[in-house]
Amino acid sequence: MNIYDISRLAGVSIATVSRVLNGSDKVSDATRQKVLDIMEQNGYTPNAFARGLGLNTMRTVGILCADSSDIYLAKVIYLLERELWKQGYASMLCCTGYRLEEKEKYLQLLLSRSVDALILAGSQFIEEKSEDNGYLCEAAKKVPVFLLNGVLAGSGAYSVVCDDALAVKELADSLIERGSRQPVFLYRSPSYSGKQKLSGFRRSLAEHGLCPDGRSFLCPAGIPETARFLESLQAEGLCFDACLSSDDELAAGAVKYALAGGKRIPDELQITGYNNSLLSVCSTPEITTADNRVEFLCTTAVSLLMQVLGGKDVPERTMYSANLIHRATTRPL
Amino acid sequence: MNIYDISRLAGVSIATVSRVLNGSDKVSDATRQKVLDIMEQNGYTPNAFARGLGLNTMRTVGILCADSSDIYLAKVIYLLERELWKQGYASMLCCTGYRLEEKEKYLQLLLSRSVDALILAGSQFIEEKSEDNGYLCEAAKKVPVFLLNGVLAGSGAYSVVCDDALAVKELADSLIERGSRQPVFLYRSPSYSGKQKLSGFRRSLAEHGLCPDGRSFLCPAGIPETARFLESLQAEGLCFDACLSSDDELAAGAVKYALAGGKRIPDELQITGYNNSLLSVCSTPEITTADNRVEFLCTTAVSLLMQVLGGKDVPERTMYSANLIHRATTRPL
DNA sequence: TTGTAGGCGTTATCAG
DNA sequence: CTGATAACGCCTACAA
Repeated sequence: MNIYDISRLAGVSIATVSRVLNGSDKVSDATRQKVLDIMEQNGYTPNAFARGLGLNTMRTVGILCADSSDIYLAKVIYLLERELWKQGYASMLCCTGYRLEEKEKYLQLLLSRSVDALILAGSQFIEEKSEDNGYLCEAAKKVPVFLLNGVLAGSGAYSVVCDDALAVKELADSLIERGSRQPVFLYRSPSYSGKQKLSGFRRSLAEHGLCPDGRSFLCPAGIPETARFLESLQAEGLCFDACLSSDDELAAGAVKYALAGGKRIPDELQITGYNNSLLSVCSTPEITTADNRVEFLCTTAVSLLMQVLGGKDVPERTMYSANLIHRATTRPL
Repeated sequence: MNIYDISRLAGVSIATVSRVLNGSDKVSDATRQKVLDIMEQNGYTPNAFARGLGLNTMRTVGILCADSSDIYLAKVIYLLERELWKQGYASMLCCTGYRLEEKEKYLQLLLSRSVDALILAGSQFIEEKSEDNGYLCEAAKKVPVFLLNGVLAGSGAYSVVCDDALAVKELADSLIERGSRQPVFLYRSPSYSGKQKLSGFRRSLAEHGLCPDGRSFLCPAGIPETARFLESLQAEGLCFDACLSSDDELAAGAVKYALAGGKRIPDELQITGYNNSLLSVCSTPEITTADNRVEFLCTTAVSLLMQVLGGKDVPERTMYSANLIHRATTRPL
């Protein structure tokens, strides 16, 4: 069943059918109704490929993320999809993993399918070496590219980021205010946001006259892994009275470590997480964390995206602040 | 840049270019190389819409789920996407929410885009009233439809399900063996899998000579909500020495409830979750749960899907058993 | 091995 | 307001 069939049945030309299909006002009501009826009766659905071919768009945006099962990214993806759907766009999901080669392949696939835009969720997409980011710049020349929680200056891509550096600095500040003198910082990867958080940590320590060197660690993912990692740190003789973490999962691991070792939280060990995810309230005691406003992130990104697609000029960088949430793993003031 | 440009530059016909594109062996090596070079030099990418129009497929499958930020569904979606990608298929993600109307709309969208297949993740897609499932049957006539953790007999859709009823029965059995005489069962929704689990609970109690009536409850989602719900149950005078839950989040709420009320786990209250998600090991004590083998679920579903697309005949129903994982919220035998 | 030509189902531009 | 007709870019018999 195609537009020709409908036109024949309705006794009009395909042009008229197409007009009805696209809500043109240059069709008499009688004709419109007749065509509509025929379509209804025959359960006609326009062919999206043909339409895509003519219009060169299928109203689809590609969402890339390293791992959509990550509790934080999962939320991002959910919110993005819902927001895009509201705007009449479908979402192509791509879980690239962490290897550059795979990321490029996925991006290529999406481009070859003529998606209307690309959203890269999570800071795993910014590589260390700037030449490795070339493919992103190339992509940005073809379609709008949005980086969520990542910045790539001069790439032509738009970024929406939470001020992670500031949030971690404030978290560290507050721990120090609450009596910590030997905080450590655990982070999961040296990604853009990982490095931002690290810099916030170092800045806070420096401002308080504490030496930040040798107090930040790349930590393997996973709750038990994190607990073990802290045990090994302790075994090596490192002293720490607070553990800042780049995400709630690491913080949950720190809680496990304290509970297993009989360390009282928050008296002997203060802990902070990041993201305000389910994990932060699943732990007992509940974890002090930073809410990086994932909902705001997603609605803003999609709103900006729609503006860009509408030909409007929007800022290449948008940054917003997080919201600290004090719970039971930090001392009261 | 299209196939005509390439053909002109290479001094061949578009048919030859197309053959090269599709890896036909009816092209001389010299010609092939020449064409390939031209493509390379010009960064040519075939237009997916045009190809889709001719072939009537874009190698895309639609993944529907109610809420991809759910920790369990997020994993399902991740695994499905990776598996589909391996097979050369892209994934269109749709988060439908829980309203029937929205589910239908999404499914319609996917169908109108001529996806090659549909995967419905989670048992939220089977409605109570069978007439409400009509749209699924209709869809199943057009493309292969896969139900993950849901069964719709006579729909023409394929289902892959974990034997949740059995798993919960075994969980209940083991709690009773471990001394529980007054277990309760908390579940989140009366969906297909919710009802399966409930039946497993009731069967276990009945087999052990315990009356299952008035011991199962629909519980609001969320950790603190669950904790409050159990408090209200207690306040109403209900006695219980074990709490089985239809997912780990509810179980985490039960742990909170016990911890807050000073009830010793597992001596005074045994708890079991479901899904073996991160939440089950984030809690302290760690939660006894059932691993419903999400990885197996997804690889099996995609493997079956590929067979169906390849024209093979596969069983309409596939069921597999879960794996019980005893942790610290249940007593040792 | 290569080329020609028709078809896939729309949209859009002109005439009328 | 309506109708021909030419794109859109690729695939694939069928011919050579």
